Amino acid sequence: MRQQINIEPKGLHIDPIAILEDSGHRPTSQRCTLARLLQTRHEGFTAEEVCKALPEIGRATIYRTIKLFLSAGVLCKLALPDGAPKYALSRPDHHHHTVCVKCGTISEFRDGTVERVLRALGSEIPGQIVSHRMELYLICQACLDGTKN
Amino acid sequence: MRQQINIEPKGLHIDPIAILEDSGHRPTSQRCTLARLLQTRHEGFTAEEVCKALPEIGRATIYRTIKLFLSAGVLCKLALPDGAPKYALSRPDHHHHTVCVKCGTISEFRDGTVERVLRALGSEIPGQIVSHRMELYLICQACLDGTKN
DNA sequence: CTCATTGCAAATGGTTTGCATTGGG
DNA sequence: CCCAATGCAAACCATTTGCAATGAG
Repeated sequence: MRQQINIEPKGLHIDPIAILEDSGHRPTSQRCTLARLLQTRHEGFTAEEVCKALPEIGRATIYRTIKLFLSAGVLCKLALPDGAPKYALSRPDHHHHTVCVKCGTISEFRDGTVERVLRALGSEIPGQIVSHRMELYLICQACLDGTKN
Repeated sequence: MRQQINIEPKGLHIDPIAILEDSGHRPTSQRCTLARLLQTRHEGFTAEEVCKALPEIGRATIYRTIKLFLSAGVLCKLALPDGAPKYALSRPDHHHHTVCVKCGTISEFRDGTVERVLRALGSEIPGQIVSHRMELYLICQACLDGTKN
């Protein structure tokens, strides 16, 4: 558990709107509303969940804004075991995600060992590695403890 | 916490139809045709590609058969960087995949170090790890060499 | 005034489903 | 015969797009 990030370190905090403005986009009310929601949702969310949570914003806008945040690096896109897309706030440092297959909660971890291994693999595998995807699926402690539902 | 590692005493070759019959399904001509195709396609394929390659078989049957093979463990499902699903023949030993982002070719690799790291992570992360997903995206040697298109 | 942004509704693309038909055991 | 398996087309569902309306600078 030592490397698991459960609290939000102030220094790592991301301001989605500031980043948006930096890349030449307007901080519209819809985008701000969405950004505010993102920051409360450490457990991640699907596009559909956002649509339900913010019915006053059009579907198209929500999808467009998620894309915008993705390309700005504010969000990262990850995949459930069945491949369904889910989104979570990005941290500035590189990390990977764990997804609870029972309650869906997303956490993140970073481990230098993983990074080292990935780098080492780069020299063993022909071709030029451009990126990777890695997600751990687990049953989280809360679900194991039965402290949820 | 436990990684699922198949230790298969037999060779590396899988017989999709035999496995199918073992699980109580019929070796129909469509399924055999599909299975034959799979075994020539080490670079993986999308459902749509199979439909094009086998126009004489109905879409529904192809999708149903892929699902069948997935649940029988004959195929594994992996994801392109954008999350689009792609399928590849399963090997009995545990492995991971590389996907060329240029030509789409899928290869596999197996690295004890990766497995060790994953196991080690299991003890550091709260909760019970049930599975994981890991794909390396790269530009394959052939594409780097310009020997393709 | 202009142009980025939005909302709606229609279009899309991949996958699934209902149902009548087929065919192997 | 029987029932699993198939094919077709319609349904489905998440996501995208066309376009006219809006609104911030």
